[in-house]
Amino acid sequence: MNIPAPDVAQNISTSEHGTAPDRVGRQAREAASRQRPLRAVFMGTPEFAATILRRLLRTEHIELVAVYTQPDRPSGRGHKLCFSPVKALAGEHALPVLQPEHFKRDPQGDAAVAELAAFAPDLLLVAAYGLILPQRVLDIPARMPLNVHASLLPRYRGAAPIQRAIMAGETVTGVTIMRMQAALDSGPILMQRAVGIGIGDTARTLHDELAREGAELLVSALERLRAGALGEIRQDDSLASHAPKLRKEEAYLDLSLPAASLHALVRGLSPWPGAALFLHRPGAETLLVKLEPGSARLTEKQLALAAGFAAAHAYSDNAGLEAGSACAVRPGLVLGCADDALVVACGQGEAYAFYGLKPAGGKLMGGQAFYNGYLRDTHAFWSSSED
RNA sequence: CGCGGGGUGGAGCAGUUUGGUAGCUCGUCGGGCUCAUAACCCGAAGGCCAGAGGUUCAAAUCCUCUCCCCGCAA
Repeated sequence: MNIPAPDVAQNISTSEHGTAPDRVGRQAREAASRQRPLRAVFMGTPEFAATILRRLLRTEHIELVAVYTQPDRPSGRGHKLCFSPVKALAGEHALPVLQPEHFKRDPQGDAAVAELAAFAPDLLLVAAYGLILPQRVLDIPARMPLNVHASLLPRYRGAAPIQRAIMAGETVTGVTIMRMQAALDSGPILMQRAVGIGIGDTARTLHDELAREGAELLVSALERLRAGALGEIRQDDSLASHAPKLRKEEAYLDLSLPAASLHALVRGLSPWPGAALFLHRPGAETLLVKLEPGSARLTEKQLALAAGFAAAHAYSDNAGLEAGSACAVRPGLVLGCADDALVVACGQGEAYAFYGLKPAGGKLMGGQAFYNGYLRDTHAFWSSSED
């Protein structure tokens, strides 16, 4: 969902009209760099970083001399030792892989720093590495350390920019290439590109798209760097916002919110940690259920349908009240089921349609299937707490 | 040997504690009814209860092992 947006970098050009001696000197440097590829060290860990590394592997004039990624850690069911997507990719291409624990000031960190310096890189290309890089590491590359960040900086600095943007109901976000500084995501912006957020986008789909866009934008930035045409603009710290890592507690939905807010949360929390609710049933155990959003096309349809449901319910439940009074349906009540979605009352007299429900220990299922199995005759209601 | 949940007709579940003719909500098929609803009413088909072994007069249910799915944790 790429939308036309101003390419900030075009407004950040260096002075294109330097004096004659400058121009001669620059041309000489450019000629030299055209013959010699830039030596780059890549640092990244998850799939987002792997997508960018994949793109760099087929980029001319960039010589990847080493790949840094987080150490292998026991994870997954059974706690088997797993390695990162970046390591897997680097391995396929026979690149040297280094996995230092950290770069702190101790014997171990000092060794890691020395090892990195030995690669004599021109560039450090960093994307979701998972380690804070101290200044002495950022000082190593001859040209500069570059970072790919999945937001329109200075907004959404931090670990979870993609999810936070969706959860906040944003309709536009983007990717930024910046020159790294020691403070978190605060370096000067080199290039930036906006990407629209669709009503059906989840953290996963947007993640994939931003990774692809980020990779392309990084390649553009590298081309400009080689051409000596890469300008930069300082971040306006007064516009900065933070996107901290998601906490598990944030997964529980507050059903007193209106449907649009709930939908933004469900999408931003998908696939991890997954929006969660408790289902209370008379005479049965309380059930923890995770929610997944439906497709974009269905979503628009369902939001309309849910609104209709709420209106109908308000009418029948409030028959004794005067017309036009606020809907008295308690948020969390199950209103019904339609088109494979489970319709539940939420805030402001609205209703929200659940498409994908995954009971604890069970598999993901549609609204109708869930209704058939778990709701039957009971007067059940949903809430964010276990009791 | 990290912890836990689950595998029951096409779908989703109950039943397992306290062994004793396999049930519910749907779907499917046939018939009926309705201006209409997540429609409704009547009838039918469809299951060696994941697999193997054991205990028992009798096992979906108790014991042992195997396979597959899912969550936590990272």
